[in-house]
Amino acid sequence: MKLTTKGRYAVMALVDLARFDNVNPVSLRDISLRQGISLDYLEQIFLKLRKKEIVQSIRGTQGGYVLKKKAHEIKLTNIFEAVDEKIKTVQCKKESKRGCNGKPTKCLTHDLWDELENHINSFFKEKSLEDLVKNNNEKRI
Amino acid sequence: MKLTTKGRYAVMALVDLARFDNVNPVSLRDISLRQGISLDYLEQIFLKLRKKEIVQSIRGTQGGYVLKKKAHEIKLTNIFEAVDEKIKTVQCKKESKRGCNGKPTKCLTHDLWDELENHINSFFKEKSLEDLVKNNNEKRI
DNA sequence: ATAAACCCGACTAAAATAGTCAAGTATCAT
DNA sequence: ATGATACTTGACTATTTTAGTCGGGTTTAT
Ligand code: FES
Ligand code: FES
Repeated sequence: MKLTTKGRYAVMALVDLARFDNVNPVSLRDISLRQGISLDYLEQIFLKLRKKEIVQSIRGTQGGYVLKKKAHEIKLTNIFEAVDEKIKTVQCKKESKRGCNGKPTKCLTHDLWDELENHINSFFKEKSLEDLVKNNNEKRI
Repeated sequence: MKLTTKGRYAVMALVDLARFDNVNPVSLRDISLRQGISLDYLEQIFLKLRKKEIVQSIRGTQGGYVLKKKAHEIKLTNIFEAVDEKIKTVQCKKESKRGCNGKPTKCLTHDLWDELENHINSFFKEKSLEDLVKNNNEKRI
């Protein structure tokens, strides 16, 4: 069970962005350099973040990205959802009555995995970008 | 972020085993049929469970596996550890001062991922095999 | 003896990940 | 105006991981 770079980088990049946000748009080039993430890869990620209206783009020289919502309104859940970093503890569909790989009924441990999924998601639901930035600034005092 | 079949099947198989355990050894063939998991794959999984002393094998006809510990002593953590289903929220080593892919320092969000990892592991630490079996029996009354 | 069961290492197809690459378009500074 | 900067988009790909399979053992009850 591992977190992919897509989710990790998305959050990393947004924390970086959020710290400089209120001044000027932040270019991906800067984020790339500061955080050591490939520029091309960041572009992919920000495309998704923009489509989900988490960030807004400003084109041209001196352009970049700014947050489209307040930092406290952006939860980790929203970020992960935007970049398709999803928690999957099972293979079977949630709605379906059938079990994994088409079995007629759900397995012995199905409820456990649901519970696990909720447990993990609850972590993402309560953390906001603002929390992360604050937390970070405190440590640098 | 997804749970792999190795971890999922290990728990599933052990719950199955635990339910029949006190009578006779349970053969992988039976588990395979009941749970719809490939026999060859189960053998791989049980090899690891045996090496970590979670189950004990009984060879020969009428053989199979039995739990080596009490069901309440076997936590999900132990099972996952045995089959190498590990939670990895980061790529960088825990001990090292350096960050991901050899960067000289840990990233902005490093603490967050540590926290996440702990949050997930706490779930695994508190659930025992006994809990799962009981929970299951209750629902079938 | 033989069948049921565990034991073990090696192999592999398919999927997912973590990017790269190429060819744009918009906007600002000068 | 024009170049440089920065976003936009789609396609492509190497590597790694996953989810097994396969083959050939050994042990033991009957
Ligand atoms: S996890 Fe899919 S049926 Fe149990
Ligand atoms: S997660 Fe590895 S350095 Fe932050």
